[in-house]
Amino acid sequence: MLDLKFVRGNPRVVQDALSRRGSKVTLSEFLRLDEQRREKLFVVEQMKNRRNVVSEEIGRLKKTGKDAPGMIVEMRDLSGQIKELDEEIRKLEEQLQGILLDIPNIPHDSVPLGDGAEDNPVVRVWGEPRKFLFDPKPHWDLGEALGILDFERGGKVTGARFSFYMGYGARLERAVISFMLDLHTTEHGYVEVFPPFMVNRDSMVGTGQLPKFAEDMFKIEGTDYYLIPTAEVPVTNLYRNEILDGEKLPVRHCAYSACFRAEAGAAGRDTRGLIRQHQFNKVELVKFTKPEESYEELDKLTRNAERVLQILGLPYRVVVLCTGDMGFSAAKTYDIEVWLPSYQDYKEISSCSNFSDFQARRAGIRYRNAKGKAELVHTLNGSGLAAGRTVAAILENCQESDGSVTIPEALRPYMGGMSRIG
RNA sequence: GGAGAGUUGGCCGAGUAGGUUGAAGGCGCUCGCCUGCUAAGCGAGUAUACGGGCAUAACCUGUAUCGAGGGUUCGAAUCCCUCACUCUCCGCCA
Repeated sequence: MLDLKFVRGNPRVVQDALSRRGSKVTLSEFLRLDEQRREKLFVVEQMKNRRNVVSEEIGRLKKTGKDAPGMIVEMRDLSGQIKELDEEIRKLEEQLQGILLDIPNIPHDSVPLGDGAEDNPVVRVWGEPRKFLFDPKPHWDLGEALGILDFERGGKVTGARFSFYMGYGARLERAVISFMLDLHTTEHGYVEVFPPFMVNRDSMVGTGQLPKFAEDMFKIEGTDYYLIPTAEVPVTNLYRNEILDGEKLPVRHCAYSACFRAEAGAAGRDTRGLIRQHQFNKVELVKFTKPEESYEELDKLTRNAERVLQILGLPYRVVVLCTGDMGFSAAKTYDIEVWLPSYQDYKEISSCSNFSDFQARRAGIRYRNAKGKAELVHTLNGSGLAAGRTVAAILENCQESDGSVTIPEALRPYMGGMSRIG
């Protein structure tokens, strides 16, 4: 959410930013409602002031044994008017809030202009895609042949885009998660959190998933609870409506969670394998920083996520999302894309964003600055990494001509010392 | 699921026969004084949001906020209703 006063004072800047993003929101209606609200607010506050003054006077008179029937009648009438005006203002504020909640964040100045994914500049490339001397298999074929992935039964038991990991497959998924958590907690200074996998509506609004993207997630019928699409939601909302100690910033958390996404509008995309499931596992990195440090921290966070791929020896590249491809809440985003032989392309495995004060304003997350003033923090997060896609990348990039898979060195301790599957 | 207790400012904690209580007191914090150093002591200050004035500063001023929402009243932290959360006991349960 943007600052109301900023939008009011800089409508051109905001409108420009919106159009750069390809957003259709127009501000004229918003500005008109805002004007109306302030006019009514001014009137009603004057009325309330009079009520306060007169009521106090009535109290004083009663104390001295006098009565004031005229004043009481007048105030009864005034209170009725106040109630009506308050209601009108409440409705205006509801409308204003609705619009404000639907306005995306303003891209940072360093974000390149562009319309979509094809305009995202590559920032850096690490490693080199392996040249296979045989015909490499996609991970879904490999996984089924090795008996470690079962997509068919996932479909039977639940439905499309659900799957079972079996035997060493299940263990590999668990190994990847443990390895990543251990790396981030011991080498990168993140404090581990194990969050709830369901959150209430306020939390979803806090990080920007609601009200705009309700169709993207699963809601638990008969409750106010939603399945989380990422651990970003519970972990960022950990400190909702709190004031953090400025000395403790940046606060860094990492969290494993299952993630649930409806994938509305993704019909026909990535239909095979682990790439796009309704439920997947992810280790998330979340940071709360001072405003002046957030872009530096975004850089570090991105490199923390990259480190996972470097240690696993998986080739990847980093792109910066252009204005037209960024998510709703982000001010700047780097995507890390891992090489997938089956796609003959790089595929997103992590998305690292700085949300500036956009989520912090929605969620009321502040810190006390050096002057003792409460100020909004900046929030950041990134996958560190998506476990399912990491397993897919390992299977495909580390496969051998006989259909077996060599386990990356760093994961072997988590696999009981095994060096290959199959 | 049943019964009871609670929810006040950064923290702790007063405040119910409704009326200068945005809210005593303490702690913490900031600034100053004092002081070989530290501690202690002394003095002052210390919420947020939204309006208006004003340069979108400082500052002045108004309104709102004592878990949330609604009601009663000229007036509610104080009375009534609904909801949420926390704690205790019972039941159930991994």
